[in-house]
Amino acid sequence: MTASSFTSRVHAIVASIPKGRVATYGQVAKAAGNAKASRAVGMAMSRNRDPKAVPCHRVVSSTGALTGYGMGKGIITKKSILKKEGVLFTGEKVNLEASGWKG
DNA sequence: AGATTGACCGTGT
DNA sequence: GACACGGCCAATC
Repeated sequence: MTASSFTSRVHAIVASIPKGRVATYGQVAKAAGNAKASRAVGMAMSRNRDPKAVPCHRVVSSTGALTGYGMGKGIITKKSILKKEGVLFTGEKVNLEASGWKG
């Protein structure tokens, strides 16, 4: 772990997201200690070097829209993974009401 | 050390 | 419901 305290915390939180559920950047940011650091959370994912330790694909925007993900086909792959995890989708967005972190 | 970026969020129109 | 603006944070160049 060569990351700062904040990033380290974010990694742990994202890694603790149950399978079949998704957390919003704001939720993770708040859990990390700064509810307004949602942007920093996104960067922690972007520069994340441990995709297997940090399932960044389980993190979506507050509206449930999939954002980022620079692997495979990007959003397409991300959506595919979440769907396989059992996350419910509403069109192209995640159903936070059903598959939200604390649903 | 300074300025810019980035996978955001909330509010207003 | 969709588009535009400002604000906050941390990491990167």
